[in-house]
This record gives sequence, structure tokens and C-alpha cells, in this order.
Amino acid sequence: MSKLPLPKPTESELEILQVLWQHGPTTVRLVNDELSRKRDVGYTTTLKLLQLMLDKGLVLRDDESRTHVYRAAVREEETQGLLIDRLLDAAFGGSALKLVVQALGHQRTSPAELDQIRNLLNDMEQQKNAAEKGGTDELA
Amino acid sequence: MSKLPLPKPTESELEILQVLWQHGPTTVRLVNDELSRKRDVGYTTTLKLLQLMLDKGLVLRDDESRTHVYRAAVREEETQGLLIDRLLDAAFGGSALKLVVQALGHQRTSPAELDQIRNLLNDMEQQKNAAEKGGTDELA
DNA sequence: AATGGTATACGAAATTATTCGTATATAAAG
DNA sequence: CTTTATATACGAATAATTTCGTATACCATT
Repeated sequence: MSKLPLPKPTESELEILQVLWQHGPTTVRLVNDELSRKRDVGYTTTLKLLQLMLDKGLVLRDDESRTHVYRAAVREEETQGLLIDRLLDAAFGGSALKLVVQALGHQRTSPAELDQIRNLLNDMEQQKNAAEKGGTDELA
Repeated sequence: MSKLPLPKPTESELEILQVLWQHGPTTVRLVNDELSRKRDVGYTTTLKLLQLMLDKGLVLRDDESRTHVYRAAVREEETQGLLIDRLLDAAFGGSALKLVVQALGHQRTSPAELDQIRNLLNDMEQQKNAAEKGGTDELA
């Protein structure tokens, strides 16, 4: 069981991971095209980044054919959780509440989204109650 | 009224800002002592960082007496909002919902905090309703 | 006035992250 | 077979961040 320390992606690496998460396995060309939609970036820059990410274990690649195909080696939710933790510690003194308040208060969040969050809260509450009653406190 | 672009603090700068937010105006010595509680850092390193932050406009200082006193020039909530925006864009595709779900799901959040979040949602709902009744339908 | 403790200023090394040029290989089209 | 388009590898410049050494000034105590 070698649980890797899970490398922390940089800002640029995150941009790329987002493309990979969204598109699934893709070529350098496509990743670069996607990045180019937002800002100016050279092809070899993207290539180099992907190679570095491969070294770090952030992505995997299939180099069967001449045109290599890259895919994310880290899961989206896992990475997001990591970043949340970091931000929580770095700027919110560890308080998830403060963070949520900022996220909801600062951004314009749609009513539908607010509803979904409300449901999430209810679910969490229910789970807690169930655990208290049921007794098998093996948590989720 | 020159609205500065609001400089983005680096990781180290954030650490310092947190100390300043928590303690109010303080000396370099005290900031360094606080940082040293978590990791190993030289006095002049902290000093230099504060001087750079002064240049960037992240902090202000009172240099009346020989021992200078620094204080945050940016407000905590404002900075947090900035960072949330960045993270939202960098890792969550702009979805505040996803971010909140991760924050609540990934961290163990106390029931009291959950209640507070629930209240926040209610408040936001009320504000929305009030706005609807008021009639000035400026955007959704 | 000499000593010891503590302060700031500042140059610059060390580290990390980002960007790109150039060499070279491969495949397809003419 | 030659040309053209496109691919990867890789060295290295640039930039951003972090760290610290050293010079120097100030203040108190002796």
C-alpha cells in the first residue's frame, strides 16, 4: 500500500488537469488548443508541462502511437479536496464555515444551486441522526 | 478614488497576513515568533517579506519608533473572496456549488457550523424574496 | 566609551515555476 | 525520393518566490 503523498499541482498544471478531466484522454494538441482559448500559450510549452506532470505522476500517457495520449492520474474530487484543505489552512484559519460563507456570499449563486446545498445539508443531518440511532458508528 | 487591482498575495504572504489579521498591528519580531511556531524561518526572512509586502501595498507600517509596527492593508474578507474566486476558476470550473460540497463533505464540520450555514441560506433566500416583491427586477 | 542585544536595509543566492527555441524523428502527399 | 506538416525530447532562458548573510544603526548597561 504505497499511498503517495499526492503531489500538489501548480496553477498551470491545474489548468491542464481541468482540460483532461473535462475531455478525458486527449492529445497535447487538443490540450493546447483548449488552453489557447483563454490565453496565449505555445505548443511546446504545453508539451513540456505535460511531460513534467508525467514525471510528477499527475498524468499518465499512452505512447503506443506517435501522437501520445495523456490522461489525468489524479481524480478531480480528490484534487479539489486537497486544494480546499490548503486554502482552508492558508487563508481561513481552518474554518470551513468562513469559507462557505465567503463562497456563497461573494459569488452570485443561483437559486437552484442554493437548493442543492440545502439538500446536502439535510442529507448530512440525516446521516448524523441515523448514526446516532443505529449505533453502528462506522461513519461514512 | 484609485481602486487598486488588489495584489494577489503569495502563500508566504498569506501566512503573514493571517498573523496580522489575528493580532492587529504588530512588530516583525512577533510575526516571526508566530510563524516559527509552525515552521523554521529566519528573522530576516520575515523582515524581508514584510518589506516586500509594504512595496506591494499589502501592509502598512508605522516607523515612528525604531521598532516598526506593521498592519494589514487589505481586509480579511476581501482577500478571502479574492482567493475563493481564484480557486473557483482554477479548479472548480466556476461552480460555487461544487466548491461548497467539497468543503462540507471533505471536512468534518460541526453541527453548530452546519446550523450557521443553514441560517445563511435562509437569509439569502429572504433577501431574494424581498427583492422580488420590491419589484426592481434587476437581473436574476 | 566600550559591549551586547536587537533593529532595519539591502544584495544576492537558492528554489520553483513558466516559457520557448532548436534538434530531430515520423508520416503522408506529391 | 523529396517536401511539408506535425510529433516528441530536451536544454536552457526568464520570471517569480523564498531565504538568508552581512553591514550598519540605535539603545541600554556597564
